[in-house]
Amino acid sequence: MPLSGSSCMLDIQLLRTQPDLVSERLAARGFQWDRTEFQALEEERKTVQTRTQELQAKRNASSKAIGAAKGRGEDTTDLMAEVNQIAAELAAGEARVAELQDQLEALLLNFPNLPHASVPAGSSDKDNVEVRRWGTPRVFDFSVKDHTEVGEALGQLDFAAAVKISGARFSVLKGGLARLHRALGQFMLDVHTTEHGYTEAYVPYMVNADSMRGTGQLPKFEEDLFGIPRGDQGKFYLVPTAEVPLTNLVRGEILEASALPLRMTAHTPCFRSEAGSYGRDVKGMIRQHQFDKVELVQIVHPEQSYAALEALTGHAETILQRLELPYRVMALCTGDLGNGAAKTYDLEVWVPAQDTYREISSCSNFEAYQARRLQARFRNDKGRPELVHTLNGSGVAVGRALVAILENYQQADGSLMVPKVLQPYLGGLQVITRL
RNA sequence: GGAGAGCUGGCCGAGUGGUCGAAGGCACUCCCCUGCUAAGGGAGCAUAGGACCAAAAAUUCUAUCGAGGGUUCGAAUCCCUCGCUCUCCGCCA
Repeated sequence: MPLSGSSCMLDIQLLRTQPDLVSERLAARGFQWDRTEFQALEEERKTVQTRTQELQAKRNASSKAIGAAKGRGEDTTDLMAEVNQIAAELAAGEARVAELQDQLEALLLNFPNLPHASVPAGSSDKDNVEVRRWGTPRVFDFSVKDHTEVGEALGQLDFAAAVKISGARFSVLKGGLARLHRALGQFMLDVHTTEHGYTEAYVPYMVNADSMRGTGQLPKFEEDLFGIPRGDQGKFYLVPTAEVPLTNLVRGEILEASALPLRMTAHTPCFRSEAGSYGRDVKGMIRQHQFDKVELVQIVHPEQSYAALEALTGHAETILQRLELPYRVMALCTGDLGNGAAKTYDLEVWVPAQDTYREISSCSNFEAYQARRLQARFRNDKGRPELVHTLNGSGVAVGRALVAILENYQQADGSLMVPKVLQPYLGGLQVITRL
């Protein structure tokens, strides 16, 4: 079997022809690759594959000759003997090629994407660069409560009940807050579909392993996912983000250039095991096993992807602006970039009780990283299939938006103001009071 | 859950061991003819990987007929496992 492009997240031609460039860009995000091993594998692959293909050609020709001879009623003993002579070497060669390709694949599958040239250099989130800031944090004339206190005081946010039903990192919303939570998702979808040109989609919340591989969650991040065994049929995975089902819509497709860009959005629950986050955000709704999110996905022409990233980030910002929530836009540095991202902007919303900004959206351009795994292509000017670029971003995380509202819209008497844009979704309700 | 039938190129569809990467048709592209809105003729038209090349094109080799494995000198065709689709029955939001 040939080494398909999908087995590698980077263009293998690039690794062959410009290893120095690849090393340099990977080093920028703190990733070292084993060039010696790669080159050794490549060298052997080349000789063995070439030889094996020669043998295959020979076998095919002989087999054809046997067929023709039999058709004429001639004796084929000599021809058969000829083929049998190369049989052993051929079988060994085919096995070795498969083995080498598996090894190459294993080596390459965990490569992160190459960061775009415009990504600031750095090693951790401390080196992220603030791009812009919107809104002014409200000045409170009373001592601010954090979102858990506000919600619990309203009698509409119940962590104890969630622990009883499920366990830690879940929450139960009731009454006005549950309705506000629902309103947030509706509002976001409405804005994106009517103003930003996204097509709303309803998608599965459980997906197969191929889909998780396609967008890059597998094989490297299995421990972050919830898997559901299904007998001998492998397993389902609960989606950690609607990015997975939405982006996988184009897996294996060759799109007409005129179909681009594709803009899709979906409101789904997201499930994350949060392995390795022990002790972080243990209290409250910031980090949950289950949360809602409205996701934005774009499938675009490669030349358009950076313009699309700016636009998509703007679409997410619109939500925070309409909700009148102060935020800032951060350009992630090379060291803080997600595995598949070439460039990412995080939106961080103001959280008064923590006196800081917290991530509420992450907007990324994956360039061809996901497209290569997905084999998602379009027909270019020359009529040739070419990989698309994929982008996605939260537009925005519903749970964290609720956190931000609980804190930014709290009042001294313990009630909660309803953001103006959401009031129509709550039948005109302006204030949520104790249940 | 039970019984049965299927899965072939963008689409339809032929093909039950050999010269089949795949007839024929539709769609599409180019050319010719025709001048009246439709028809005729010709050619082309899958994807991926390798070799060659500075690169591209061309050429050439290999792989791919739901997926994976097996039998065979040779598999779309035979065998096994799995997935999916359809029909009937049962169940059900």
